[in-house]
Order: sequence, then structure tokens, then C-alpha cells
Amino acid sequence: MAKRQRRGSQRVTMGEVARLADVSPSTVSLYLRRPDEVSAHRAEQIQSAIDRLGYLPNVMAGGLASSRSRVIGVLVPTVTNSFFSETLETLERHLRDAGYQLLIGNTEFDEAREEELVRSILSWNPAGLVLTGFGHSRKTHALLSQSATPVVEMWDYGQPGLDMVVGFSHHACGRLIAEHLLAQGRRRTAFVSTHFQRDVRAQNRYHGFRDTVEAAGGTVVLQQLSGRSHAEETGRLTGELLEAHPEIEAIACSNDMVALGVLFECQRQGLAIPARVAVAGFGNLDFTASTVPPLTTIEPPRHEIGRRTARLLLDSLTRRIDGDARRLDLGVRLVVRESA
Amino acid sequence: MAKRQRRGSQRVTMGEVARLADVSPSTVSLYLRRPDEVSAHRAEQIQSAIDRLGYLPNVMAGGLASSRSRVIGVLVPTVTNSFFSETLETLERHLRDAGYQLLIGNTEFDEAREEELVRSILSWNPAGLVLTGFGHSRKTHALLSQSATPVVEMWDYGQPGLDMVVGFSHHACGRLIAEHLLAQGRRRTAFVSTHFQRDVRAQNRYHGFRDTVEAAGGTVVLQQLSGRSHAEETGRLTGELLEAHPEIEAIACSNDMVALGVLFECQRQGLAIPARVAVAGFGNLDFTASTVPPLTTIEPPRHEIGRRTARLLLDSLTRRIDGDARRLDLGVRLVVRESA
DNA sequence: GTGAAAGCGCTAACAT
DNA sequence: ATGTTAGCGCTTTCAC
Repeated sequence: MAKRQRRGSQRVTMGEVARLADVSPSTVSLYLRRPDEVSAHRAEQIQSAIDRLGYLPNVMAGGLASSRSRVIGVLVPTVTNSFFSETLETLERHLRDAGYQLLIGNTEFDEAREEELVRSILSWNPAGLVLTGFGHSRKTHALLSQSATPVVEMWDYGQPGLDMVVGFSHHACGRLIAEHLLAQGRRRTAFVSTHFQRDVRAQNRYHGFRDTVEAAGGTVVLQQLSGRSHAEETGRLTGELLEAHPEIEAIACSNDMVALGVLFECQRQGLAIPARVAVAGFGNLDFTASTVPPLTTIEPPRHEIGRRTARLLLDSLTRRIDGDARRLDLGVRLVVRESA
Repeated sequence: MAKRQRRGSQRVTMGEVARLADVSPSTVSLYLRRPDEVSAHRAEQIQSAIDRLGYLPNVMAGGLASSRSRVIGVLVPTVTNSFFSETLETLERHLRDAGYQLLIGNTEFDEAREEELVRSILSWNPAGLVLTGFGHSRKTHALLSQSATPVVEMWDYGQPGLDMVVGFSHHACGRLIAEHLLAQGRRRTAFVSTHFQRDVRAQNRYHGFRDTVEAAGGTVVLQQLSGRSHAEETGRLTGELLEAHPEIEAIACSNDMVALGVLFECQRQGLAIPARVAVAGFGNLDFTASTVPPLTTIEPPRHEIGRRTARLLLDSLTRRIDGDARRLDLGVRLVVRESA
């Protein structure tokens, strides 16, 4: 006789496993959570029942009963950005190894959407939450503070933050590039960037760059793309830039994809890099080592952010973390190659 | 008097909302699920109670009670790959708009890991599951068939599949590129590729390419990278390739990042593209339009895959989908630019 | 070490 | 249209 199929739900319950193993459901539960507190004999019976029935625990029931949910929400602007997706991947691996399931959401650089996602994720009663950066709506702040969920803000550093922080200073990145360029005697500069509205961190890097260049008596022309880094527009804007400001001897870019666009535009115009104009990026994307010429850039700790965020969050679930340890500045590294 | 804090769980329950709104819990439940079946008066009371208390429904409790879980699992090889992440983003938006939460997992191109993830996701009793491609372990097949969860395999086409399929033929992509090159009279070719073990779809494209070139009496030299597309290795292998096979007049690449590496290597060696050697990619990544020269490539329907996968899955949850409509070949488009 | 019993917060009949 | 009741499948005291 075939078993009746329940409406789309899981077939085998813990009770059925218990019956087959000839123990009580609570013993099965105990076996699943703390195997060594069950006698070897029963453990074996239970495991073989589980295998025979193909039993899979029902996470929802478990979560409800224990009122703890092995779920962690992660909100990034977009998974489409390789910076965030690499961090995400590392974060996922570490958190999954610790038994947590990630709930990932794309805020699309929009605080209202972020708020919606926070609300939706809090409905899952998550053990923790990871957000990108410091920009959140008032309502989001309210939601989070009344929920008492541990929160890590990642990929940025330098503001108080909601709870825990793992990242680095983008202002410092801009400064680093500026200092490198200034040391070469380049004072007439430009900053070509993705739109600040889509990328506050690019804006912070710009500020760091501009402040440093201007403090040294140099100039900075800002050229903002209309949206995300689009190679075609990057080329066009770079062309306009160099025509309007032929004195420019260095171009800092908000990221490596923008720098790639600038590089190709210079090639098209026959401008020698770095002789005529230096070019620097941000991100140290894979291809930057083999462009012609190789690109000077900044290496952000994308995987380290994932690792440390996972660890900090996990630690905060088991023990009290004190003030200092709650905020991590991971720093960055300037990668000097030939383009600047 | 401050409310007692429950151990890390959600504070406000539906019961408390009901009490404040002076209705029964089930009326609150009804209001939340089908608002217009509740009288306007009570609806208002309930909503204001919800607002005052900051009530968020407990998804776990709801899911358990209804034994339907507005959860859909998605397994991709890696979110780090822009093809998958763009599909993922579109998929996420559409599915979330329909009220579903995505559970995303990285298989890391490993069937054993995929199996583990399938198991872990089935524990959530998902409404549906989205996998990438056709390669799954026997155990995964078993798990899925006994669970009766609707499954979409995406990003590929041309095999029976487990249930539903949304993608395109990678073999056809290889053929398309080959035909284009052959039409230009180029018969001595090479295929530079990421490692097949990490990318079966690249292998399929290679097969389509090779079969077509050889059928026309041409030759194909295969050059496989050791892992994922790494620009430095790509350059080195391309150098070796052109030295060992100076007769080569066209290089097809398994994707645009590889093609970029080839492009720069040719620049470094002073080989004119396409005069001396033609170069073609796959993916139509953003930068390909503005390389020097612009890259001939193939546009895969990355967003369309997300859209159609979401729709097919959603549809299959409400009505029976018949045979033909369960398998979608979305096709691809050859984008001819100057490099080939 | 094991089992019985009481929920976790919600949904879904069913009654009214 | 609203309330009553009985679970959903598991975890967690608490006896034994």
C-alpha cells in the first residue's frame, strides 16, 4: 500500500522515525541535536531509521519550537557587483559551516527597499543580520533597535554604526591614491566615478582623494557617470574630460571597471599611459594585473570582510563582545603597477 | 513598566495584536492573508494595533501551520560569476514580488556539495527549487524525485531534465561562433577556455565549436586554463599557443574575461586584431563594446532566464503546465563587432 | 539515558 | 464576518 501523500509537504516526520526505531520522538530529537547523549545502541537504530525513511528535519517546526532560527539575513546593494558577491561567498561558506542559512536580499542602493527587506527578514526571526554600509532609513534603525538582533555593518568604517562594524575606510583609499600620484609630481588630476547616488563608498573615496590633492595645492576635476560603471559612457566622458582639461596628468577612477574604460579610451586616443596621463583604479579585480599597461589599484579585503563578519557575528551569539572588538578596520593595500 | 524581553525571539505575537484590537487571533490572521474578508471597521482597528505594536508575523509559525513555505531554493555554481548573479538578481526580484524568499546556495561546481545543499534546502520544505544545469548526483535525483518539489534547471538546454528547463543550448553557441569565423575564411582556430571541470557549459560550447570547424575541414587547438578565468594565466597560455601554432587565425574564448586576457596578450605581442588573428568571446559583458578593438561575442539571455524561470515556477504552483511549456529554449544572439 | 506532556505562533476547518 | 478549536512538527522541561 502506497503511503498517502500529504499536500505538498514533507513526507516523513520525526514521529515516524521514532516509531521505526522503536524509541520516543524526543529521543530522536535529542539524537539529532546532541548525538552523544543517546546510547550507542539507540543511536544506531535511529540513524538507520532516518536513512531508511530518508527523513529530513523540518526546519520551520524546529525553529518555531526552539524560537531560535538558524538564519542570518544579509543585505547587499546588489549581488551583481563582484566586490559584494565575493564577500557574500566567503560569508556564506563560513556561516553555513556553522549551521546557518543565509537570507540574501538586494537593496538596489535604495533605503526604502532596504527597510522593506529588513522587515521581511526580521519576520524570520533571524539570529543575526548583516548590512552593507551605514546608510539606513530612520525606520530601519527603529526596527533593528527594537528587535535586539545582532547586526554587522560591513564594507565601511569610520562611523559609529548600529552595533558591530567590519570594513575599511574609503576616505583613506582616496587619500592613498592621491598621495601616490602626488609623490610622482602629478597635481592636475581628475576623478572619474560611478554615480555617487548608487555608490556612497565611491563618494567617500572621492572625498579622500580630493581633500588630499587640494591640501597639496593640486586640482581635481570630478566626472560622474550617470549610473553604474558602463564602459561606453566611461569612454565618452573620459574623452570629453581630456579635451576640456588637457592639463590633466592623472586620472583616479572609482573602481577598476571604470579604469578599464579609461584605459581603452586613452588607447583609442593614442595617449601614453602613464607618460601622458596616469590611471589608477580600485578593487584589484583579476584582470588588472594584465592590462596594457598593468593597472595601479587598491586591494580591498573582500574575503577578509566575509570571514571576519562571520566570526564576529558567530562570536556575538555565544559570548559578550566588548566595545573595541565590535569594530574592525581591516585596512587596504595599494597595489602599484605601471599605469600610475 | 517595560515589557519582558523573550530570549532573542520576536516580541509581539498575533495574540497581542488581537487583544489590543479587541478581536480574535484568527481575525487578525484572516486580515493579514485576505484583508477584504474583514469588515472595514475591524480592519482599521487591527492595522492600527499592528502599527502601534510594531508587529511582524512569524514566518516559521505561519509556514508550519500552513505547511506551505513561501521559500524557493536557488543553487548556482557561484554567485561570483556575473552571469549567474545577474540571473539571480532578476529571479530574486520577481520571486520576492510574488511573496517568496530565496534561499541561495553556491555549489562551487561540486555535485557532492550540491547534494548537501539540496538536502539542506529541502529541510525548509520549499515551494520550489532552481538548479543550474543538468549535472546532479544520483542521490540528488533521488532526493528530488521523492520530495515532489517543483524544480527548474536553468542556464542550459538540450537534455531531458528533472522537471522544468529554462535556458539555451551552449552547443549552439559554439556553432554560431564557428560559423561566423568560417564565413570569414578562418579555418585554423584555437579555443581558449576556463577549465571544463569547473564549467561544463564552456565544454559544451567548445564541442559545438569544434564539431562545426572540423566538419568544415578546419582545425581546433584547445587550450584549457587550470581553473577559472585568470587573466595572467590566460595571457601566458595565449602566448604559448601562438608560438606553438603560428598558423592560427582565430581564437574563440569560453567567455569574455578570457577574451580580454587574449586581447591584451595580443596587444603585448603586437599582433593585429582581427587582421592577424580574430578573437571572439561569450557573454557580452559590459566592457566588451569598448575594448580596442570592440569584441565580437554572444549575448546570453541572462535576465530573461531569471524572468522566465520565476514565471514558470510560479505558474507551476498554481496550475498544471503541460509538456511543451515546461522546457524553454531562450536562444542567443551573436553580437558582431570588430574583433572577429 | 529515555519518555510524557506542554507548548512555540500561527493557520484552517468548522460553527455561529 | 467573526470566533472556537485543533493541530502543524518539533523542542524542552521534567519525571522516571
